[in-house]
Formats: sequence, structure tokens, C-alpha cells
Amino acid sequence: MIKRAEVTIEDVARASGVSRQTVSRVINRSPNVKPAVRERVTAAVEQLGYVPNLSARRMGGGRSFLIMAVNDRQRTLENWKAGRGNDWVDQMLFGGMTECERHGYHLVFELIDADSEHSARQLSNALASLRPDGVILTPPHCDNPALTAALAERKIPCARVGHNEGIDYVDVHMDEDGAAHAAATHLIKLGHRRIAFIAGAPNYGHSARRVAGFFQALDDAGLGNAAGMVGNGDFHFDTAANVVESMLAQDDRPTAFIADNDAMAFAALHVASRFGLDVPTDVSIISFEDTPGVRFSVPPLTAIRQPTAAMIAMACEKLIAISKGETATGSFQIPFELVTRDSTGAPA
Amino acid sequence: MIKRAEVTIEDVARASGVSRQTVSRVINRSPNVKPAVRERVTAAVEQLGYVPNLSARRMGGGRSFLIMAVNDRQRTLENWKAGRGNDWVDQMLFGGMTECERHGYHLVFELIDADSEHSARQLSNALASLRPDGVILTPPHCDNPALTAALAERKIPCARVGHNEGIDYVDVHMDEDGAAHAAATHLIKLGHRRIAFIAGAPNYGHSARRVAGFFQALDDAGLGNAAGMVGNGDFHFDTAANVVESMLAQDDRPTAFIADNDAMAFAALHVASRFGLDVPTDVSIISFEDTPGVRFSVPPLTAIRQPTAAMIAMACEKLIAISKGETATGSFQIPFELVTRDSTGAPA
DNA sequence: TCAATAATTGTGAGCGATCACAAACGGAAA
DNA sequence: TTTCCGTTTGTGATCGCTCACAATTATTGA
Repeated sequence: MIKRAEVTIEDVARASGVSRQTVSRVINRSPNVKPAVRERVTAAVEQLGYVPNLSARRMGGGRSFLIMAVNDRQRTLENWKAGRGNDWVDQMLFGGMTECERHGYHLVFELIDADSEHSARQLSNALASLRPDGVILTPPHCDNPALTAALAERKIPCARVGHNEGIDYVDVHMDEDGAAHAAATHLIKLGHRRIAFIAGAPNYGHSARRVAGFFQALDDAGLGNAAGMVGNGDFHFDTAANVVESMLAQDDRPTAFIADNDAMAFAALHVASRFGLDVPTDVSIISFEDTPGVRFSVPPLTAIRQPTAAMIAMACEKLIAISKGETATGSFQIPFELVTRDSTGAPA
Repeated sequence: MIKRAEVTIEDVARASGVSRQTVSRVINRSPNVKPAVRERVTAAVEQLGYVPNLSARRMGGGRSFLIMAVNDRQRTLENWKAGRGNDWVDQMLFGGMTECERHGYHLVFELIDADSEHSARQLSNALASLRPDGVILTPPHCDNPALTAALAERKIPCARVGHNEGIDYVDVHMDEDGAAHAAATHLIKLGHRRIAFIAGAPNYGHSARRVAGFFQALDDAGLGNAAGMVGNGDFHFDTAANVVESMLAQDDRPTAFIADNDAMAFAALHVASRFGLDVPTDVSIISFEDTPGVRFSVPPLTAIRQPTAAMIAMACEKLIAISKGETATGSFQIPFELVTRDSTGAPA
């Protein structure tokens, strides 16, 4: 009976007649290995089916080949529990996993609370146990200095998705201002003169930037701030529905809505129909997110497509580069897209 | 300048005046530690903010605190690339992460090819590098003996979600036959006498079981097999649309469709409207899956709700129990639910 | 040709936990 | 009191890899 233990670096070393360190050099693609030796070792690796043990690698002081993606626990669980799904998470996984896989890395997904009382400790614990080579912080964590401090203390590279300063970090973002500007401009060009912006949660930094871009567009069109109004929908259907309702009840009601995410755009759609208003004849709606569901609504929603997967993939790419010793910090912008569907039109 | 290294078990041992092994006993909740000592150590752990290093734990021969969830690469990537999202993955994450978190475990998500030529090697590689304490196999991998063999060889506990034999494994499933039976019975009771089942892919074992349940229902109602027809939609909108189209073109066309997943149900909805048929007046539709999107279709779809998150959570729970030395193999059934919405009604 | 330098390979130590074992302690039975 | 045995604690050795450094070999230039 063979004691079928896993193949180790030592086995490969023995099989190819070199030392374990040389094998290590080969699998880590270090230079200064004779081509002939490299080939011999590679063949042995192949033949024995050797795969390095990540734990051992990490213990030896090397990389862990793990990228940790951190998401907002409350909001994520909330969506799940309500049976709403989490398209954002799904897209993160898409971008993150495919990129990590290309480099032999693994993606570990973590949820941590947004309130900074606990968040720093939760992150610290996760870092201590997992020792990832890099961490991706998504909104609202990307704007939390307690978290970036915890990462800096341990010298773990950090990518902030949805943040755009990027001096010592990898910051990946889309042009939030520009996207809101584009959405508003699209409506203005259609003839709208009274536009509402349904913002998300105040602790999500990008909401503020979008609001800024929104007003900038009004300004650029010579309409002035009075043409715009802002409500806070907290990213929720119900909260947004209330806001939309009170806005539509006004004498000088808006003829168009820009919602900070799809759930709130659906709320606008829903409330408009309750008011007997047709979309887009009476009310136009633009969403910010573009999850698959918006194509199936009636009418399908015009939306700013958030490049979530691409942003996370970029974050992974840069973090992996850094873990290899390259310099890759900076601020990177991923283009957004305005997808025109049937929920926008000229006001009646 | 302090060399801020991570807190190790040795630090805790020193701080509480015991040996590292005793600290290890405390953090692993082993019995035979004097209450006073246990308390002292716990206090030191708390005070120093000690968190065990998973890599070291794994190296020492202990657990890795990692559960690996394996999904079908082709299908998953396909959905992502098409911008369709992956609600199944999202639900897996929901059930898996929340359960793992409760026990201090982490969930690592992996994609492997379904064709068994490569699948076994891909799985072996992932096992060798990650050394998870347990692996969750989802359809179609749950039915692939090459994979279970690879796991057995390494003595890694395995949970098969969507499989129902469970002798040496943890098998978690929903009552597939029963669900299809319930769906068909619902339609029969409404008065349908000609019902079509749009099956998924042949390498997904549950499809076959559903077809069986479907015919059983026809039989139980005394209708005979001729009342039913089966088409293969490969889980895809387009493929299913073709099948539905050819079925609706028949003289003796079905008045109701049961689709093996939501995408195919949407296809049925779509094709019916192209034929000028009203849902549910002319054609009834039942979906199998119940992703959030089905509530927003017009009309909202009646569906069998697949308890994905609950199944994965159960799989995690059992695997974690096994990794603690408990016996937890067996076959576990999670109840399904028939959610009645507006896509089913009496035939005209 | 031979030293000087560069390229390549090998050796010991150590990462932080666990395991297997041994030692010290304690209470009950003789 | 002494012996025995169960409970509690501590001590190496070890897991598989990478680090820092030393040793060897090949290449170059004078």
C-alpha cells in the first residue's frame, strides 16, 4: 500500500537531479537557471503532476497567491436575504476570478461591516488569517481610512475600486461625474428641463460625485441648479419609491429621473405607473448600474452601464503585478457606457 | 522603530505564561485545559488581537479552514460573458459564505471544465495548492466519478449538491422528481392535457430526474405519456426558443410549458408572444429556478424555487462537521417551493 | 594563462502552527 | 502513606516552501 502523500518540491528535485531551490527557481520563473536544467525540471514537474502547496509557499515567506475582495456586509446580506440577488457581487466574481485564474491566483471573497467601529478589526482578522497578497476594497470601504491604515500597517497592497486618488494605492474607478453628466445631458437634449437625481447612500462616495456631475451638466446647458432636484433613496426600492412619490406629487414635477442604481430606477418606474404616467411619454428614467434585469422591465431601461467586472479585473491585475515586485500603483479609469433603451424620450 | 510582525501563538504563550501547545489547545477548544488557564490564555488572545495563521495551521497538519466550491466553468463564463449574470453562483455564495463565516471558515470558489478529460486534473491541481477541508461539487460535476475519485484518493470530504445517493458523501439535493411532479400536477389541475417539458443539458443529472417526475405526474393523473412531450433546450434562451417554436407550430400544440431554468422559460414567453399567444390564456409557463428576474417579467412567472443557497449552506455545514471529526455523511433533501404567479392559468 | 567577475547551483535556517510523545500534577484506591 | 491512573502541561520534530548566503562553475579580460 503506497502512502500516497502529495508530490512535494523535494520529489521533483530528486526526479530531476537538482536541489529544491533550483526547482523553486524554475516554478517561480526566476532568471539565472540554465535552459537545459529548466527544461529538465519542467519535465519532471509535468510528469509527477507537481503543484506547489500554497500554505507552504506562504510560510516560506513568499506570496500567498490569494487576492481578497472585500464587500459591504450589511448591504450584501440585505440583498440576498430579500431574494433580490447581488449582481454587483456576481460581476465582481466574474472580473476577479477570471483575472486571478490567468495568473494562478485565487480570489477570496469577504464581507465586512461598513461601520468603522468593527470594520478595521474584521479586516485585520481576515488579513492575519489569510495573508492575502492584495486586497480589493469596494464602496463604501474604499473611502474608509481605518481600513487603508490597517492595510498599510501590514504593507499589504490595496486596490480601491470606486476611488480615484491613487497615490500609494491602486485606485480603479469609472468616470462617475462624467457618467452622471452624460445621463443628464442625454435628458436635456431630449428636451427635459426639470430633472431629478435619486442618490444612493451618503457613505458611498461615488454618489456625491455623481450628484456633482449631474449639476455640472445642468450648468453646462445653461439651465442652472434650479432645474435639478436631488433625493436620497439609500439604494433601496422602497426608500426611493417614497422619494419619487413626493417628487411627482409636486406642482412642478420632474419629467425625468436619474436613479443611482437599478432598484431605485425600478421604483421610479413603479411609482410613475401608479401615478398613471407613461414611461417615457410622461416621465423618462435612466438607471445607473445596468444589471441584466433592466432589459426585461417594461419598458427596458436606459442605463449607464457600470463596468464592475472590468474594474475588479483591473484591480486584480495591478495587485498581482505589485505582488510580483512591479510598481503598479496609480489611478485608473474604466470607461462607462450609456445604453439607450426605451425608458427615455422627449417630454410630452 | 518596532518591527511590527504579526502576533504569533508564541507571543500569546509568553504573555499568558504557558506553552504554545496549551495556547493551541485553547484556540482549538480541546478539552483537558484547566478553566483558569483557558481563561488566562483567552484574555491574552483578546488583548494581543491574536488570530491564527491559516497557512501555518495547514502546514502543521491541521485544518485549512477552507471550503472549496466547484462550479461548471463553461456555463458560468458563458453566462457572465453574455451579460446574463449568474444567479446560481450568487446564491451559492450566499449560502456558502454565510455558513462558512459562522464557523470561521472561508469559501473559495473555483471553476473547472465539465469535460472529464481535464476536469480531474484541474480539480487535483486546485486541491494540491489549496488543500481545502472540504469540496462542494455542483451539477454537472456532482455526477462525475473522476472527480469524486480524485477527492477520495486524497481523503478530502466531498459534498455533492444535486446528487442524492450519499453513502460515503454528503449529498444535498432537492426533490427534483417531486418538484417536476408538482409543477405538472399544478398544470393538470388547471385543465391542461398537453404539456411540454423543456429540459436542460443531458450531462446535468437532475434534468433526467425532473423529466421522470414530469411523466410520473401525467401517469398519476391517468393521462398517459402521450400527454407529455420533451424537448432539449440546453439551458439556453436561443436553443429553447427553437424548441418551443417547433412545438407551438405543431397541430396538436402544447398548452403549457415547464422549463428547466429561467432563461428557457423566458424563451417560451418570448416565442409565445411572437405566435400571438397570450400567457396564460393561451399558453401557461412554469419555470424551474426562480431567479429574481422572473418577478419582473410580463407576466411574472410561476416557478419552482430552487433552494440553492440552503443546499450550499447545508453542504458547508456538513463538510465543516466532518473536518472536525464528526460523522455527517448522508443524503439530505431540502424542500422546494412552487411559487404561483401569473404565467399559469386554465387553458382557453 | 590566470585572476576577476558573472552566472548558476546548493545548503542551512526559519516561517507558525500541529502532532506525537513525554513529563508533571492531581485525586482516588490500596 | 504509597501506588496507580487520569488529567493537565510541555518538548521536540515536522509540514513544504522560500529566504539569505555560500559554493561551484562558466565567462571574460589582461
